[in-house]
Amino acid sequence: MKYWLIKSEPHKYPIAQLQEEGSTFWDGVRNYQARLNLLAMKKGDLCLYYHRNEGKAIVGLARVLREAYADHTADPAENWVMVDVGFEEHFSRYLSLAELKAHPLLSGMAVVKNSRLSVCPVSDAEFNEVIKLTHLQDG
DNA sequence: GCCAACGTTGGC
DNA sequence: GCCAACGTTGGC
Repeated sequence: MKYWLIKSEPHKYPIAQLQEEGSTFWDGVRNYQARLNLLAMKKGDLCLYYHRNEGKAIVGLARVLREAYADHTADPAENWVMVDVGFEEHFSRYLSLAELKAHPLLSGMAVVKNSRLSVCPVSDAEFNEVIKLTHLQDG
């Protein structure tokens, strides 16, 4: 089981929409590093869900339902791929990019270091810390 | 709206 | 195959 982080434009496909629809295909990746990450995803892997631009926070959790297959929205001559992901959780507490940057365990995350990579690997330690921080109780 | 960082392109 | 120039992206 591996962990990932997938980025979405909140005005294009927010976590709330995934929550409503239950699952979706993750298309539109046109970057070779991100493509390699998509190809490495296994069914059942968990993906942190990140809102970029106006969101800039980790907002939830998704799970890989179907491993990489041809992205039908791409030029067929180019072998771009997509995966299917299903909704798992919409965090009640978001973890902002600023918080990631300020956290000693999380400031080295690929999402922080390479803001333009839309599909990032996440280490076990990073994942566990994110889950811990997004599930802290008030008080 | 600006700009730094990154990826891609094209000339050599 | 290198690298400068350019375009795009995303955070601020």
